[in-house]
Amino acid sequence: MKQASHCDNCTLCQHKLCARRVPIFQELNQDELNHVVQLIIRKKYSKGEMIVFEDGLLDSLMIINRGQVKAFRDTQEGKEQILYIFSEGDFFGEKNLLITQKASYHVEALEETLICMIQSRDFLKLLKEYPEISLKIVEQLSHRIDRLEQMIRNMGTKNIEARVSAVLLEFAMKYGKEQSEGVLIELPLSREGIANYIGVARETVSRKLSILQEEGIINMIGNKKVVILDKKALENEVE
Amino acid sequence: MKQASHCDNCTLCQHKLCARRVPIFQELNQDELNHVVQLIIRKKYSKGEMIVFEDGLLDSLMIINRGQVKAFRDTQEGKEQILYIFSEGDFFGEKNLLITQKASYHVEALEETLICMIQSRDFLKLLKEYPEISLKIVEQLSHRIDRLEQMIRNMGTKNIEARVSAVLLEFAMKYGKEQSEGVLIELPLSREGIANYIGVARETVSRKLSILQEEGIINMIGNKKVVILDKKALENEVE
DNA sequence: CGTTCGATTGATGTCAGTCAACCCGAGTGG
DNA sequence: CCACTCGGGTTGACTGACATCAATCGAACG
Repeated sequence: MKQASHCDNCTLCQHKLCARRVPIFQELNQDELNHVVQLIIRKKYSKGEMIVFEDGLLDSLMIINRGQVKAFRDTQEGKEQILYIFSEGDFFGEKNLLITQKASYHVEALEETLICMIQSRDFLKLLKEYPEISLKIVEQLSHRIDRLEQMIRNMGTKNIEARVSAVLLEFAMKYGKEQSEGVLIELPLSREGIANYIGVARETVSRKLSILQEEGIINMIGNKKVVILDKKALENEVE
Repeated sequence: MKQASHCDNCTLCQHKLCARRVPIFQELNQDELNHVVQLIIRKKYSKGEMIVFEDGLLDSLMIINRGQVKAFRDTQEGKEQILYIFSEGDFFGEKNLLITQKASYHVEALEETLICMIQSRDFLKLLKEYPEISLKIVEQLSHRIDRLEQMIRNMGTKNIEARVSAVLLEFAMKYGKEQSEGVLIELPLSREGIANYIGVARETVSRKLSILQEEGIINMIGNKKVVILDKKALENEVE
């Protein structure tokens, strides 16, 4: 009874935390939040588990409570094109709120992940009741569009070192911890994952990272960690 | 007095048309629409004229009434990365509704273009009054995200013929006219434009189009028109 | 200690970018 | 009316960078 044992520390208060953590519910007061919390269904996924299949049905708004996931599609060549890394507080499935349609990408847990789900029809009722949530969603979608546009600009450039640098900077922003020597990054993706994120071969990622290390711009610690020693240099690379 | 002469046929009824044409105002009734129309400022741009500068201020929602524009950013290599072709009924500047920030791309008129503008602060008031507009915006933004995700998937593939094919199919969907031999497309972009759209060299676009013509899949008529003879073949190319 | 999976490094081939020449049609001006 | 020019498009030759294939390494884990 893993589910049960988990639920020992998954009290109502935890649920609230989940809802509170999400930007789109920020403006709600405690009562309203309680209302939201009642609609939430929680589910746990283990590393490598598929959460959503492209072309599968998806009729809920999915909010990451803990852990992280990757959203990806298959390219022609049979590789994955990773579109998003979603972490705590991020959500997906918003496309299916208004129109019932198939999911437009696969979603897979990168580690043990807790998902809070709200059925689309419930969520729509929420929106009717609290219109300010809509504005929050517009805001979040705008940010996502920003990111996608940035990503396209990146993939448009032929300069592969720039793409690798951009990814490092993105991860630094999202996962970086300031340290004396520089910013320490716990990489959410393997080399292959990074490759699939920026659309190159995994060997190329290896090579580019090695070069950056030789140049003294980064320092790799094992496979999963990187320290950015010279952030300026990376930024110059990107622009 | 170009402005004045233009306004001869730019009556209130025209304004309404402009508003009515836009998906986000679809649900409004006549009275509500009249309210919206009062807020609209119109402006005309000639071919090649810049409408918005990246890093410039943009404090209005911009709706295309007539004509079409390209939205683009500069890549590292000094080329343009075209992000969108906006046509009648499309809008941009929605990112600046909630947060005042700089525009994130240049926008340039591809032909003589009429723009309807609504100041962000006015538009926000509208949203408060007619919350259903928010939902429409969420819907539109979702579509845009779909397109961007599609585009990224496309740019992730190394197969350039697939990219060219995808663009042709996209244009066919948007601008295509059914004919006996196939779908006739009036290209909105030059070869260089197409190249900047899919992130390749302009010569490469030329070459790929020539190949597609040799294979009997398309038929080029001058530089500005293409007939798709074998749509299936293009679709196979893409997937 | 061995196995396995991911990462690295090296060698080779391929394909798109680049440079350059040329073409073509639309203006333009004599 | 024709010659010239100019911008965009096409075509060819060459080059270089990345993909691919293959071998090896190395760390994690049983």
